[in-house]
Amino acid sequence: MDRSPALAALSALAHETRLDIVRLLVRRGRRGAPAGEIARMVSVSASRLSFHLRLLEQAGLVTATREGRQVIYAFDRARMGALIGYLLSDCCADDPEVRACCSQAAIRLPAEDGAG
Amino acid sequence: MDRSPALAALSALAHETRLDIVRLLVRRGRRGAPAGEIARMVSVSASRLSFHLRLLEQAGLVTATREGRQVIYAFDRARMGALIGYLLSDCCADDPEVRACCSQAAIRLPAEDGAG
DNA sequence: TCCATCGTTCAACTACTCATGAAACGTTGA
DNA sequence: TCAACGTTTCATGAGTAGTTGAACGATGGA
Repeated sequence: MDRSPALAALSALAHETRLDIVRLLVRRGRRGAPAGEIARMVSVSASRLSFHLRLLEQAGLVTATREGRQVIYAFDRARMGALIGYLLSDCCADDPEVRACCSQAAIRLPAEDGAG
Repeated sequence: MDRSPALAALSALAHETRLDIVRLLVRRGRRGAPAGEIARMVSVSASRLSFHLRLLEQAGLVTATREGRQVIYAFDRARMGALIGYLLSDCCADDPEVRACCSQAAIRLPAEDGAG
């Protein structure tokens, strides 16, 4: 990942509501969730949600697909992985101590995805 | 890492100048660098640098130590590792695809890295 | 004490982000 | 064509982040 998209992704994640959206969509897996349901789950107005989703989409962290009257949003795991990879390698120069602390905080590696 | 410090750290990183500062300090290792030198390296005024360093310090990403007339700033690797761990485990629910993409971007993701 | 150096803080300003509600848009089914 | 539904866009205003230059405080040497 380059510098500019990484900054956009970091900015997009640096907001409580958008972090909530990401957490929700991560748990929804590839099938994602429609905007209306996301709005109910994270308790924001439709227009607010649309604003935040657009930022996340511009940052490449979510994708949008229209299905009839609904717009389905899904989390882009590859993009998130690329961001973390950027932080680890490009930004932190593959520093082993960063990696060690990072894996201490996240040791488990679940075998199955569970998302359709 | 909790939610609130993670948001602070993400906000702190989501700025070009501050990302430059982090990259510089990562390469300086534990001995860090004095504010004046950082200002020269990233080409910002002293007051702006002070402002950005304060944000990074409040986010826990850098530490400050006075040495005579100079103030030495050093990057906190553990904090950065904790942030990435938060993103991977708490935010992305240890999603294996995120981890896979992350390690693709970062060449290697050692399961048990000696950390130095 | 005086002075130069180093870094921070302050005030003022600009620019951006965020939030709100109403209106507009696209899709669907009658 | 029309109404209902889900979502986005727009206008507006408040709050916050960022920049600049000058003033300020701390330190060390003469």
